[in-house]
Amino acid sequence: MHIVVDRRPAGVALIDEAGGETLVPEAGLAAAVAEREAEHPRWVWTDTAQWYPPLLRAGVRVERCHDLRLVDAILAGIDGRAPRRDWGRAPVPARSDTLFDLDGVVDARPAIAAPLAWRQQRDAIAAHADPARLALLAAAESAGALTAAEMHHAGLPWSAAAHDALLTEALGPRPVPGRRPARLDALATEVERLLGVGPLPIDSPSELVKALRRAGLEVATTRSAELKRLDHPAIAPLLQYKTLSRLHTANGWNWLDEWVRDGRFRPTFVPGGVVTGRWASDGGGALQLPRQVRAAVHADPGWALVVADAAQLEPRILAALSGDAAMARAGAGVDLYAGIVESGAVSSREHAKVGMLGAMYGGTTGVSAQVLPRLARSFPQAIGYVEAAARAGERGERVATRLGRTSPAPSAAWRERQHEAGAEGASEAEGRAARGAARSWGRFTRNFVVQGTAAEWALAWMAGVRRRLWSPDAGPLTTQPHLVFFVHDELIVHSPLDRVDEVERALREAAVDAGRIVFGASPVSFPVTVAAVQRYSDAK
DNA sequence: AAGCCTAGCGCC
DNA sequence: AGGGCGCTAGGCTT
Repeated sequence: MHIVVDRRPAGVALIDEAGGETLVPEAGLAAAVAEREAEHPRWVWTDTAQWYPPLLRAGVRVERCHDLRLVDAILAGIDGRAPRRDWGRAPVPARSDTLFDLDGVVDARPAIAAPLAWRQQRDAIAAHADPARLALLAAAESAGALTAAEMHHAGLPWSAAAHDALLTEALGPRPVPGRRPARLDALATEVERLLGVGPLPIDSPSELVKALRRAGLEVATTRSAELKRLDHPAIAPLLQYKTLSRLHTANGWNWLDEWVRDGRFRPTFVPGGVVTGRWASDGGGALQLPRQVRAAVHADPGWALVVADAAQLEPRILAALSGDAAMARAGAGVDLYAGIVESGAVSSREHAKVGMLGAMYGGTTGVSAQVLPRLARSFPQAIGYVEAAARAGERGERVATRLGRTSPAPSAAWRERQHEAGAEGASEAEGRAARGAARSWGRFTRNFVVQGTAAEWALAWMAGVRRRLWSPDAGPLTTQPHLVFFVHDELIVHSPLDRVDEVERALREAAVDAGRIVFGASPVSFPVTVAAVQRYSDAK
C-alpha cells in the first residue's frame, strides 16, 4: 500500500491507492502522516530531504518511502538523459523574512506532479531488463534517504570538551582569532632555523617550494610524500607542522564552533551524491572525519557507540559479482587478505591487499602490478570481471552495478579524441593522448562496478539495521538505539547500554541479509567487526 | 568582494 | 600508484 504526497496551492494532497485524496494544510501534515503510518504505507514523495525533516522535528517517523528525485536520477542515468532538477524546494522556514514566505510556498511546487512521476517511474522500472533488481535499488536508495535524514536529526554525539582537550594537547591553548597556535609557531620557527633561509612562507605551497629550493632541497611540490624522501633535519618539523596545521584548519576550534551544537555534530548526508551511488556529505567534512579527532565522538552517559565495519568489503563484493568460488573460499574467515595468502596466491597479507586494491583501481606500477598476474591465475573470474569492465570503459561503453545503476557515458570531447586518433593522418602524440584518456576512463569503469555495488550492499545493510532497530511504539527516535553515522562500509549506532547486545546482533544479521538481498544465493560471506565503545577512537 | 582554480590532505 | 569524494588556504581573475 502506498500514499502519494503531492503539494497543491491549497495544501498537501495525500492520495491513496484507490485515488482518494485528502487535502491537509502544510502545518497539519505531520499529524496526518502519523495517523496513517500505523498502516505501514510506502510514502511516495518528491524528495525525502524536503519532506522528512519537518516530520522528524514533529516527532513523526516514517518506515518506508519512494523518493521520486533519487529514483529519477537512477533512471536518468540508465536512459542517458539529464536528471530532472525541478522537484520543488523546501518550504521557507518560519524564521526567514516574511516577505518571501509566499514565494517560497509557490516555488515549492515541482514542475511535475508527484502522481504522474510515480506512474512514469513504475512503468520505467517494469520495462527494464531486470525489474526486480532495479526495484530493489529504488527501495534501497529511498530507505537510505530516510536514514540520512534521521542521522542528521539525531546527530553524532560529540564532546566539545574532549575535542578542545585534544586540540590543546596537540596545538597548545586556543589562540586569539587571527593568530596561530603556539605549537605551530614553535614548529615554523624551528623549520626556519634549520633551513637557514630567513622568513618562511610555510602556508603557501608555491612559495614554500621556492624557499626549499633556495635552501638546496630539490623538490617540485610540497607534498608530504615527496618531502619524506628527503634527508634534511628541517623535514621532520615541517611534516609535523603540516599535520598539525591541517588539524587546526580543518577540524580545530573554528570547526568545533561551527559544527557542534548541544553535544551533536549534524552533517547533511547526501544519498546518491557520488556518481557511483556512494553517499556524499555536506558540511563539516563528515565522511573525512580524521582519526585524530575521533576521541571527541563520545556516547551519552548510560549509552554506548556500537561501531560496525564491513571487513574488506570491496574485494568481497568483487568475489560475489564475478562468482569467483576461489575468492569466496579465501574470504570464508574474517580476513579475506589472510585467506588469499593461505590459498598460496601471494606470499604476504600486504601483497594480497595492495594487489587486490590495484586490481580494483587499475594500478599499473609497483608491487600491485607485480602480484597481479599471480592473483589473476588464482582468481581468474574476479580479476577477469574488473578487466572486462575496464575494457568496456576504454571502448566508450557504459557499465552497470549489480542492481542496475549505470556509469555515465564518456564526454563528447573524449569520444571526439578517440575518433580523431583513429583517423587517417593522426599524429603519434594524438594517439598517445587518446590511449591515455581511454585507459583513464577504463580505470573509472573498472572501479565503478565494484564501488557502486559496494554502495548497494551498504544501503541494504543500513536498511536492514534500521528495520531491526525500528519499533514504532517505543517513543521518539533518540530514546531508542538509532543510527548516527555512516561512512561507505561502516555504521555507528548510539544505543542505551542495556540494548547493546541486540544492536550488535542487528548489525551482524543485517550484513548477512544484505549479501542475500544483493547477490541472492552466493558463497561469499560479508563479516562485520562490531565494537561497543564509549569513544569512536576506541573502536579500532 | 566574490567566484574560480590549484595544491594539498583527510577519509573510504 | 590506481578509483571516489569535501574542505581549506592561497592566489588569481572578474
